[in-house]
Parts: sequence; structure tokens; C-alpha cells
Amino acid sequence: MIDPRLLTENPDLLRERLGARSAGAAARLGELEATHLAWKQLKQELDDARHRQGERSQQMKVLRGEEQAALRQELKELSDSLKEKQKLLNELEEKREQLLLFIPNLPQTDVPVGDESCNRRVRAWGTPRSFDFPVAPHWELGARLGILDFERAQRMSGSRFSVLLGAGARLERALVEFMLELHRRAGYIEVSPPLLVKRDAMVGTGQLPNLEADAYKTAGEEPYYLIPTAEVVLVNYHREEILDAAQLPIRYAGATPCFRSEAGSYGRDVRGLIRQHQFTKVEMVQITTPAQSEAALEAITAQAEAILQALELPYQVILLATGDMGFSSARTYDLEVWIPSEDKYREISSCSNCLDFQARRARIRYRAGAEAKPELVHTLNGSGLAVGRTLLALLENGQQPDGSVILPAALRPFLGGAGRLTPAGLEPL
RNA sequence: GGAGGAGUGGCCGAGCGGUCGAAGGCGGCGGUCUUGAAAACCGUUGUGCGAAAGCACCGGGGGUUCGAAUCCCUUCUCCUCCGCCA
Repeated sequence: MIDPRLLTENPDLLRERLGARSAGAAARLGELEATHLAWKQLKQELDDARHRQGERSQQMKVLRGEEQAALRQELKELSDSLKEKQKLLNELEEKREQLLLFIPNLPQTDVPVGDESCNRRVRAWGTPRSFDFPVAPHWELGARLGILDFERAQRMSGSRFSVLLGAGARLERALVEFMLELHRRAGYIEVSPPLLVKRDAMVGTGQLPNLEADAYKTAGEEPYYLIPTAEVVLVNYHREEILDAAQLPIRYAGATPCFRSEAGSYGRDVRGLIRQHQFTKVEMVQITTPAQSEAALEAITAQAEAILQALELPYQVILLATGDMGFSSARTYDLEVWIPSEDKYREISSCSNCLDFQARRARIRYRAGAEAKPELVHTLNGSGLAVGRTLLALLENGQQPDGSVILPAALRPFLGGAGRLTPAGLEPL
């Protein structure tokens, strides 16, 4: 949530920054401003009236007989009008809250303005390998190796599902372990969280109410939501808490399945592992003081890059333009890995600084010192990495003319020393 | 799923329907004393909105009342017992 004080203190800045992101968000501002103003006015009125009520009702316990009856009558009327006003105020507050929840975060000022064509490449690492034989897409490699089964997955679960089998399942497990281990050594605390959360948690990190259509939820009166990313749980873990500045930055890493309905992406990336309803992702989250967050974003990004480098996968770092950023983010770097079969880079990690946007929604604060007032923390998240896409990238980038796949040295300790994937399974090099 | 019990400030814990934002204790902070520390003593110490006056907040929501932490309804969470279960 944006700081509602901006509505009265700096509406021009608000309008300009929201406009940089999308026309729609800026358009909703008018109604929000009007509601906020009406709320403020009524709040003042109600406060004053209540003050009077408090003073007058002190008299009730000293007055007797006629006098008391008269005062009771007077106070009864005051009380009734207060209830009216309170009801109205609640409605205004509710409306303001609803409007605020749909306002996305303000992009930082040095983020390029525009749609995705304005994304800026910050740096690149590694050189895409040149193949002297026709490259196969990962689904063909996977089928030949007997580690990837889309057909049966679709029969039991439908499109956008897959089964990893044998060495494929083991490779996924090794990747998770390899990534978590790297993060653990960098000071991230490993977390194994719930995968089902209450609605409030989804609102807290900004997935809702905006992206309702993309979320899976359980049936029943109070449904659970299936997390679309571990970010939801790693951030909401501290919801409604006041943290100690000495604890910060807090670093968490967790590997979880992620569930996305992918509404609105019909026909895109229908083949292969790129876009699935369920996929495994290792996620990093940092909770920091405002002063720490800028450096923390660079650190999270570097941490995700370290994985790609260790896996010897060529990638580029993209600073997303205002129109391409997620709802809660003020600044996002995407990491894109080289995909030989598509002859281009594809997103494999997204690292965002949400500043105090999520902290305000989830009410996560910290205290700078024993005497200091609580202040909102900053939250950051980054994939490190999307495991399915990593597996896909390893298969394609490591493929050999005979259909086998050479795996990077860094991963071998997690595979019992094996470095080559063949139809027979994992083998030493 | 069934039967009971409990939810009050950072923590523990009191609280008759009327200056209760809430006694007391612990913890924190400041001070006195001390070479220093401990102990003791004194003071101070919640959050939100507001420029301020002030208002709101005793798990959440609703009600009764001139007035609710205190009464009623409802809901959530936790604990105990039974049942079921990986």
C-alpha cells in the first residue's frame, strides 16, 4: 500500500509516479482523494462530538432526578447521532481501504518509464554456446532421456503439468539442495513454510485483491489460497510484528511448490516446462531497514546471479521498466537465462525491492532503538532460482550430439559425483 | 467432529457498567548511590489518526446503555479431555 499521507501532502508526485506505471492506476486517484478528504473531515467532526459526549456524561453520576432525566435525554440524542456518523465513517474508511488496496507501488525515479520495450539491459554474463549440431528443445531431450513426462501428467492433471521421473526428479532435488546450501552459506535462514495461506496474507504481499484470477484457492466459506510464490509466506511470517533493528536485515530462503492459474496466458509457452500451473522455486526474502534496502536489492540479485554462474548458465540482467514491474515492486531486476532452442534469453529470476509497500499492508515494523517509534521495514524478494526453468536451461545448454547432457561441476557433489545424464541415468563423466 | 476453559500493554497479571489507556510485577530507558558493576531507591516507558486540542484501540465484528475492558450475541485463536488420523 502506498502511504495515504501522500494523498494530502503530495498528490502531484503521487499522480506523476502512478502515471509512469499505468494510466489506469492514476485514473483511480480522483475517487480516492475525494474519499480520503471526506473521511478526514468526518473523523474530525466525530472526534469533537465524542469529546463533548465524554464531558457531559461525567455529569450523569452526580445529577439526580429531573436534571438527570433531562441530561439523559440530551445525551441519548447525541449518542444516536454519533452512531450515524460512526457508521458513515466506517463506510468511508472501508471504501478508502478498498481503493488503496488496488493502487500499485510507486516506481523509483530512476526506473525507465514505459512498457516492456523500455526494459534496460544492465549487464550480461557468459557466452551462449555455439552448437555444431541441431539443438533440441528440452521436452525432446527430456523424453529421450526418460526423465520428463508431459503426456501422463496431462492425462491426470491437465495441461501445464509435468512429471519428473528418475534422474529428472533427482536432478530437481539436487538443484533445490544446491541452491539452498548456497543461500544458507550467505546468511539466509532456511524456511519450510505452509503452502496454503489465509486471504490476509495474500493481500499483505499484494497478490490480492488485484490478481484474484491468477490465484488458486480451496473451496469453503473461508478458502485457503495456494501460494503463487514463497514470497507470500516468507514476508507474512512477520506480519503485525515490531522487529528489533538489531535483527535486521533478516534473510530467509525457502524452496516451495508455487501454484498459478496462469489466467490470461492461454496459448503462451504451452510446450515444455516454461509455464506450469505448479512449479518449484527457491525464493529469497530480505526484511531490512529503509537505509539497507537499496544495497539489499543488489545483494539479492548478486546472490541469484551466483547460482547461474556456478551452474555456468549464460544470462543477462534486466532493469524492468515501470510498465513491466509487478504490483508491489518499486524496482525490479529480472535475470534472464539463455535458452538455446528459442535462441533467446528467458526470465529465470525476478528480484524486487518493495520498499515499505508490503510492510504497510502486512504491518511489519521495526524499532531503531529502545526509545524510538516503530517504523515500517522494507521488504525485498528474489528468486534464486525458479527450479523448473533452471532444469530446462541445464538440459538445453548442456546437451550433446548424442542426446546426453553434461551437467556443471558445481552440481555434481549433489548428484553423488555424476556429471552426465544419459538414457541409462546419471553417470560419472 | 464432540465437551469444557481462556484470550487485557514487550512479557506476566489485576480490573465493582461511570476521569480505566487501564493497578501491580518483570523487562527496557534515565537518574541517585558506587572506582566500576550488582543490589537498593527515584523517575520514566503502548499503538494509530491529527498541526494541535483531542479521538480511537483491552483477540475480531455486532448489540444493550446517557456511558462497556467490564453485560449480551457472534466469530477467530489458543489450551485440556474424547473421537478420528499421516
